[in-house]
Amino acid sequence: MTFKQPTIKEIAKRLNISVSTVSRALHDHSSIGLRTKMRVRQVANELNYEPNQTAIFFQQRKTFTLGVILPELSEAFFSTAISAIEDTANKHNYTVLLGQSHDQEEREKQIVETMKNHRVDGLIVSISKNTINFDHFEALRKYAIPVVFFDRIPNMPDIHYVACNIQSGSLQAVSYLLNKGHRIIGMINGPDKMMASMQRLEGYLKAIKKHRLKYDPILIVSSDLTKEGTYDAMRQLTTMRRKPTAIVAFNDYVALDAVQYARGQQMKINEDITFVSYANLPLSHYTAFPPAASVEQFPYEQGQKATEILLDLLNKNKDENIPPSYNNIIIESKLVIRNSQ
Amino acid sequence: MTFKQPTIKEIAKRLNISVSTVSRALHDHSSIGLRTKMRVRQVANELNYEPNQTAIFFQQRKTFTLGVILPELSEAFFSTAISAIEDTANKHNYTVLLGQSHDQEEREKQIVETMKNHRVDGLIVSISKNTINFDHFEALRKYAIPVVFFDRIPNMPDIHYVACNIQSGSLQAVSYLLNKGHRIIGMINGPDKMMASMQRLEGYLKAIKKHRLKYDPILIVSSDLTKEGTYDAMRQLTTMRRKPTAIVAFNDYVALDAVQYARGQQMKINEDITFVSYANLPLSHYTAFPPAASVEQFPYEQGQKATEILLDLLNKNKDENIPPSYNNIIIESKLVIRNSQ
DNA sequence: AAAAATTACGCAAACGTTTGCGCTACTTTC
DNA sequence: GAAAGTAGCGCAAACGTTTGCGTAATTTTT
Repeated sequence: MTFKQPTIKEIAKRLNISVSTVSRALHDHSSIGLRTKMRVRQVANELNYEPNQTAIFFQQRKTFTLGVILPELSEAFFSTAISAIEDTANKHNYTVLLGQSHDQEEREKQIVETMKNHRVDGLIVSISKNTINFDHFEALRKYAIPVVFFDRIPNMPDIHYVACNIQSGSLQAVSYLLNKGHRIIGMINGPDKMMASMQRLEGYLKAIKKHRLKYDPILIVSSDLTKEGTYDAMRQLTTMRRKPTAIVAFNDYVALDAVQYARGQQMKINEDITFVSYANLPLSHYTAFPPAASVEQFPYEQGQKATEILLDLLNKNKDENIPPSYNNIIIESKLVIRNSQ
Repeated sequence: MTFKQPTIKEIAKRLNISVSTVSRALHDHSSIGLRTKMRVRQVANELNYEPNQTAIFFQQRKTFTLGVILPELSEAFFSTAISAIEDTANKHNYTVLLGQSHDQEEREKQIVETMKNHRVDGLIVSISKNTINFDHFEALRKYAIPVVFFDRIPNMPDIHYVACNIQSGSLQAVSYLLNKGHRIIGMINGPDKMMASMQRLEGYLKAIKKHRLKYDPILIVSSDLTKEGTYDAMRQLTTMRRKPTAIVAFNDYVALDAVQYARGQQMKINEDITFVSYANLPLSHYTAFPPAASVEQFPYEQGQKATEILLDLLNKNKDENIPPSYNNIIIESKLVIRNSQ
């Protein structure tokens, strides 16, 4: 016996008034008398009336729903980001519709389509690694669906985004090593095309330049971020004539793999070789030889900021003929130094 | 200039046919001639027609949306569960509406309400630790919104759920230690009221019994799962007359804290004292002294299974007068032994 | 006391889609 | 060649809500 949800009609019938009156009464409209308002509320309570949101969404062409597209929900970075997004959306009475691209462009496209059809009010996305064509985002413009990107930003003009300035963190990281006396500093970077890789490298270069040292390109190797790729990279770095005494790893996972390799080669961590990296994973505290320092990228803050920007966009009066402005927020990354114990 | 999405009406007008014909044509209905079908599709493509899902949801009283309520998205266990849920839902053309309770009953209630108003087709939930009243779930019955619980199951009759049999894993864990020769085995359990704690203890007791040993209640201490709580627990365990040579920790996090304490006391891990625990966190491979073994609880599989059950429920013909049956799936946990290296 | 203003409500359209039923025109059957 | 069947399409209601406009009743103004 599936229970039929009470509607506004039902209330109207019971009170012998029109549905419009009921609707207005429930919205506390000024043109409805106090007496009828009270009676309507009374009956609404008795019947346990709940507005049918699907009807409202349909009628209002607004769903109070934010679409969120992330590459991988199980990754620590993104799971704390989605946590932030949900918190912020919820605080403003929005809900979150979720999709994960698994770093596949095709999947990402399909999810965008789904979200468009679901009539989400706006989108928050961190793009897939393998997305090279951004037409599916471009297409959203003419439907006036605002998009805010975060962390992984597409190379498109006129977009809103919040990102983390990794370059500055990278600079801090390398400077930290230089100040500790290291002069030959290797880097295990990610794939070349990744923006994340470039930023890391730029920070590295800045630090070298700042300390008036000579840049040796041979010290920069790249890993495909798998364990094997990292092992390869380590092999390259450790078989050079001028062996690095410190290594900047693409992220904590890479660093941990690199550490394992180094230990396999009987190297003493923090003596023969020192590591710094990016991400500042919570669990790495427990790890045998955590990187001496790690660049925090503030996923919670990024997610929160992105959501706030999107909500702002949604509350802005679009019909006003103000020229569009684009929010580009850069959160500064920060080198977190492990308390040496 | 916000672009107006083309509708079925628009197509009808252009072809001088009725909307119903267009609708049927797009659904490949048998009563529409091939010629008109082709023409309709043609125009639909030209206009880039996309059905307005909100209208369909409203009309069909079905949203193809699954509500998911989890305690904490940033926890590894739940983030891999939500990843599984999203994958499975997506595969069946459902989308996921997300909410996190932060282990607060009030928040959980509010989210249930929101999801009901959004007319989600069904709900997947892992209940908050602090939820003691389940009326908000009970209330969903009369709206015929099916709910599948997973991992954290409420104490309610007639529910669907998938859970992990931790007791058996616990039994395996303790048996493992007994077989290794340990005879005094401590346990750092969670708060007493938690079902998770009880199950762990039951497994412990079973193992003890199976090996015809005497149960010493003093060996079971509980932690509030904070670092301090775990340190306290360790203090108790290590200052007994009969010191345990092995300890079963509530989960990997607790184990790692416990290891830190032990090392602080100059104890040699795996010599003076051995740890086993629960969760089998991916990162603990990298950790200095990971627990010798850990009970895997298969969050991905649990999420997947829960989603499949829910989808089954949704596709079942409810009007048929078949008596309801309740799916209670128990996934066996499994002790994963770290390859000693 | 008539005119004007205000209060309190109802009518009906609109949002976009699906679907039961009915209708026409053509084809088949005996 | 009339009856029966079928193919192909249109009408209109329905889903639940909001909202512009109209209007009757009441109050205020002059």
